[in-house]
Formats: sequence, structure tokens, C-alpha cells
Amino acid sequence: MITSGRKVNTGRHRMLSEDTEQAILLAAEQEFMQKGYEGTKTVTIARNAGVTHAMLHYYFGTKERLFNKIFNEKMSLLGKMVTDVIFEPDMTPLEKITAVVDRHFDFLAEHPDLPRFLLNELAYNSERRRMVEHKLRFAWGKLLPPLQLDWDKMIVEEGMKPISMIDFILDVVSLNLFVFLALPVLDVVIDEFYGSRKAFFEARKRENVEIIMQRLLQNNNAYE
Amino acid sequence: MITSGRKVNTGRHRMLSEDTEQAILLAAEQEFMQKGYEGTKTVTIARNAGVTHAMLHYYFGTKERLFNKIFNEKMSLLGKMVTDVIFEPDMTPLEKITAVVDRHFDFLAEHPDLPRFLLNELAYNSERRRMVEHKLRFAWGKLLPPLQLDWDKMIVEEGMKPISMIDFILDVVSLNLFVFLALPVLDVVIDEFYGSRKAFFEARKRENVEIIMQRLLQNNNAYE
DNA sequence: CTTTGTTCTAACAGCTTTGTTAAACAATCT
DNA sequence: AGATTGTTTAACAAAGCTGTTAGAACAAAG
Repeated sequence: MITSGRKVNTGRHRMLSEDTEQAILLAAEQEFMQKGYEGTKTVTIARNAGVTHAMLHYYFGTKERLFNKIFNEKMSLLGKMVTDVIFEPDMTPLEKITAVVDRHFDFLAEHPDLPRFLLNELAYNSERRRMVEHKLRFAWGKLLPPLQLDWDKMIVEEGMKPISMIDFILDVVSLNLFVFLALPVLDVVIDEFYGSRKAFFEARKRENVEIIMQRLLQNNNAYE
Repeated sequence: MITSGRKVNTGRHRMLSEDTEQAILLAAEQEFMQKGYEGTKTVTIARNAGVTHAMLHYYFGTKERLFNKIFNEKMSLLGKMVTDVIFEPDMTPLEKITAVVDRHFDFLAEHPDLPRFLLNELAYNSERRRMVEHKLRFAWGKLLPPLQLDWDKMIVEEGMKPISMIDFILDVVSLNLFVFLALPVLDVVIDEFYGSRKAFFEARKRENVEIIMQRLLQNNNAYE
């Protein structure tokens, strides 16, 4: 089915068959996401793509290069998430926070395997970690300072409980990401206590928004 | 250094050299934790244990069996955590909650790689997942019902915001576990914003206790 | 229907990894 | 001493995996 047709090629020479390439990329993505770099065998990718395993090397050279293509694509997705989530329309500060948590969660629900995949490959490979470190520093060097100003202003003007922005971000990320990082294990819990993933996601999203809001609002019954 | 001496053996026969076995187990634990099942090679374990690689098979048969020994040991540790954390001394309900979150965090800090290791091997291996599923169901079948009673009582008597116990548990686990699941990536953030892991851990523990308590306490400034 | 460059297959080369085995060795028991 | 048992080594076998290559099949254009 892949070999259905050679690429129609007006410009003469030097063009690969998109279909085959795509089939390999798709199969590779599934395998790498499911089993990680080391757990994935190139022969399996080829088999799942319906292609001889020599083709995989013809198109992508090495397993490493194929993996990097997938990995970088997923890293871009992560970057896209940040920009998608961070810049919100005109709302009151509280509405903004709600919207951020909400959209962050929704994004993750659309890419449930993304966090575990990235976190893992970074945990298991120190070289990749070093590569990403630069990107991270650069990214937040540009993103954080402007946000910080808005943040401090909001805390004062809205009379919120003081909290550093970075701590707050970690709160949101912890609560939202965990749902997806632990999904393979949580599936058992979900089955028993929530019925379906959908119901579970909705419940957790509500709860995460709730707990985050409660953290920010001033509370008269001080404990301690 | 391992081959220094054969085991002195009063009890006659049928005893393996504890030293060698331990050296292999220790090296295996380090490798498996750091690189996962697939990323770990038995020759590397043997080399790090200072032992020929045939010894590894002499003592443990197969890579799988060796891995399972480590894996089960870590699962027991997880079980131990639950019992350690859940049964608290006499305190007011609010103090109890604080203590639970606190001890849960401290336990994780003593075993920072445990959650990622277990979560990963479960995510990557469906057979292991099925094995664990039974244990989980059995465990909470015994643990949850009695806790549930205390929980509902506490909510009413202390005038807390209503929240299901399971949602509350997920809140605590999300916040505490994430710190350690994401540690390899967070290290970059830590370096920049907290100085040291120790400082980061302390800050996060405080914050996690804080956000959890705020979630439970009734709040006069209702938002929405 | 030949030429030209591209896509694809089958076979294979070479390395890595897991696992086995035979024989040497050390300690203990008789 | 010699037999017995448990431990270790070195060498080997077999399978698995990544990557290569020679050339066949093919499509398009001359």
C-alpha cells in the first residue's frame, strides 16, 4: 500500500516518496513514545510502517537521526504549548489564572504522552539534557521578566496571598502534569473511581483550578 | 576486590558469597534506576560490580530475574511509604494532614528516583502493569474504607470545604511526586532560582503543605 | 526503447548482548 | 589425603540489532 505510486516529480530527480517517509515517521513516533529510545527497535518500526527495514535507513540513516526528528518535533510542541497558554486575552487577573490552568490542562489532554516521553528521554540521556538546558535558559530569559512585572502587580492590586511566580508556576505544572505523567498507573484508579478517562480529566481539571485559586485568595481563617 | 576471600561458612555448603551477590545487586540497582530496563546492559552491571559477566548469570540466571528482584524491592519500598505515611500519632485533624504531606515529601526526598523508576517501567511494560494492578486493588480495598470514614467525619467536624478523599490524595501526590519525577529537568531551574536541591526541597515542601491546607480551609472571600 | 535518477528489496556483514559450559579453584568434610 | 560442594574464569554459542550494498524495479523524459 505504501508502494502505490512513485512521487510525481516535475522538478526532475532528488525527491523522496512522501508516503513512505510519513509511514516510517508515524510508526517511529508510536514506538518511541510507547517504549522509549532504548526499548524501540528499528526493525519493529519498519514492520509497523509496512516497509523493509533497509528503507528506514535509506530515508533516515540512523536510528538516532530518526529519533531526533521525533524528539525535536515534540519539543516544538512543548514550546507551542507555552506560547499558546501564556498569552491570554483581556480578562480580570483571576479569570486569567483560571484560563491559564484550564488551557494548560486541555493542551496536555490533547497530547497525553508528551510529558512522560520528553521527561524520560531527558532523564535517561545526559547529552540530550545538556542540549535542552540551553534552550530552556534562553526561553525563560525572554519570557519570565515581563511576566514577573505583571505578576507582582497583580498580587498587590488584587490583595492576593504573596507567592513567588516560580512557585506558582510549579504548583500549576505539578498538578496538571502529574495527571498525565502517571496516566498508565492512574488508569487503574480511574476505572474504579471515575468511570472513564474523560470523566477523570474533567474532575481533575476542575479540582486543579479550584486548588490553585484557593492558594491565591486571602483567607481569613488563618491556620497555624 | 570482591574476589578477596571466599565466604567463611560455618553452616556447611549451600551458601553463596554474599559479597558478590550484594555487589551485583547494588550495581544493578544503580544501572536500572538510571537507565531503565532496556537501557541497562548486563555486562555493564557486571563491570560496575567488579565481577565477570558470567557471575551475574550464575547468581541471577537472567537479566529479567535480576531486574525483578530490584523492581519488587522498590515496590515494597512504595508499600512501606504508604504505611509509614498514613498512620499518624494523635494530633488534631489539621496537624495530621500537615504531617502526612510532610512525611510523604520527606520519604520521597530519601528515595528521589523511586517514583520515576516505577512509573516508567510500568508505563513501558504492560505485563508488569497487569501484575501490579492486582496488588493495587487489593491494597486499597483494605486501606481506603477505614480512612474514608475518618475523612468524612473530619470534613464535617472541622467545617472544611468538601472534597472527596481520592481527589485530595491525588492533590497531595501530584504536588509531592512531581518534584521528584521532574527532577532531572528541574535541576536547571533549581540551579537558577533556588541555589541548591536542599533549598528547593525545603521551599517546595513548605509550598505543598501551604497549598494543601488552603484547599481544605473554608474561605470567606468566595471567588467566581 | 534507452537513458537517468529514484525508490525499493534481499542478502549480508559486523557488532552487541544475553546466556552457557567446561574446567580451574578454594574451602570444608571424611 | 581425597572427595565434595560452591565459586570463579575464560571461552564460546546463538540470537538480536544496526547499518550497508548490489542491483532490481520503476517512472519520467528524451
